Amino acid sequence: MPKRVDHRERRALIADALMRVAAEQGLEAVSLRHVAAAAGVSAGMVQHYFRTRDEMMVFALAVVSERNETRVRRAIEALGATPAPRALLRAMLAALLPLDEERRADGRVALAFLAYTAVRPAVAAALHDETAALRAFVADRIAAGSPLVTEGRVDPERAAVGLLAVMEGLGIYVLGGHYPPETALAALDAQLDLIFGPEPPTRDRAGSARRRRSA
Amino acid sequence: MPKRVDHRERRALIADALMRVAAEQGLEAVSLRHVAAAAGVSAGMVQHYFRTRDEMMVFALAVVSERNETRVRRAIEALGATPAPRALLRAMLAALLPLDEERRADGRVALAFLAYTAVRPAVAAALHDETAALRAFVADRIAAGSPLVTEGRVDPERAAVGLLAVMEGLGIYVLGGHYPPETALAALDAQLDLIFGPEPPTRDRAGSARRRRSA
DNA sequence: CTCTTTTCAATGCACTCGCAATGTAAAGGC
DNA sequence: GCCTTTACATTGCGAGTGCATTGAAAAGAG
Repeated sequence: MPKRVDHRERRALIADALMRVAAEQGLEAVSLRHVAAAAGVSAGMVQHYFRTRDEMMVFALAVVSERNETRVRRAIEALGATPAPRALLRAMLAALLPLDEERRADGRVALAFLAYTAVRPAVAAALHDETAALRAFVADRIAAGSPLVTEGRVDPERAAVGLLAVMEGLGIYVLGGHYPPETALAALDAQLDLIFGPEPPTRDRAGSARRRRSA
Repeated sequence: MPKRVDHRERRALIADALMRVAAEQGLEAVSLRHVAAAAGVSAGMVQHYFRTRDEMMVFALAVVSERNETRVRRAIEALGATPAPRALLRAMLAALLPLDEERRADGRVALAFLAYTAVRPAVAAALHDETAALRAFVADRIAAGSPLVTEGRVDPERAAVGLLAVMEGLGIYVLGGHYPPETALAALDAQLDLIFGPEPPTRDRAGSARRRRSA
């Protein structure tokens, strides 16, 4: 059955194996043979769908950000139509945090890629637009939803930069095992409190009302 | 002149070369031979002072955190005796941000190590205490210096977690070339504004008064 | 049928890796 | 004087790497 195969499917299969290897043993362990073994295929097949290792890496990087995009979209859709800006941001950022094992694995890969691209600036350029768009979106939601903005006490652009940095930093700490997921979520809520002002007393989530120790 | 050599000095020399290699080509390019070449010595000598590659890595990691410690100490000392909590935190966190080329190089190495330890949990344990101590210190300074804490609008523990996460995240973004140093500093100041309340009008730095575009 | 294209598998090559083993030369200890 | 210890340098081995090459088998196209 050689002729008729779905390239995207094969590449996805291989990328999946790559992610497993990278998550378990680090990016430096990602070799043609290891990935092939993890995928249960021959090394020749991997080479057939990715002519070079770098090509495989770039594809895997795209898979990671695509997965995150999907997570964010689903989290937002789960909120229904026209969610409040704060709730929307919370759902979005929480979706990007490595709070379960699946996202932890992806996060490890993303972290490895971060270090990888820090040395290959050409590959990193694609991420710039992504971050810029994300920041603009966050800034817009902050401007639309925070009363502190109209009071002039919060600058949406800087708050957006800070909020995304908090998310990124919390992700790092959780991945490193410094904080448990609850602490990261609590810190995220605290940050939203700072930006949006104290939560009006709603009866939905625990929010930031109850205090827990954080280490 | 074989007998009398300073081991610490030699190891520092080698670690220095390791840092250069890691900063320029990534941690995966750190091999006995590369490091030896960068240090201008033979591979045998490297092997003499570090019996295994992992031993060399661990030492280099210690060098990185020691450098950061030195930077923080100097930045704080430059503030004179009994600095205000907010100024102290600003100086400390700014010292940890990759704002010049030297710190950028160190930051790249630290980032690579982050990904490295994410796969070797045993090595990461040492970093936990460091982070915990740092967080406790930051929380203490926030509790001592922020009027919002006594008003109950800021929880020092969570604010400390958030503040450190902001620093970490900003560092990542700056390293990735997403933000220029000024934007990172502005975001850091904005975060301090959120935690400590609006700055009383002092005539020292630009602080957060002037607005600039951020991307 | 033949011919071509696609899909995979296997092999080999040149290279790098960590690390052990070995050798050599210099500085004390005696 | 010798002898041990330290401080390197050199070499080599087995393993692993990316990648090019080769080949084979299957499915249309004509």
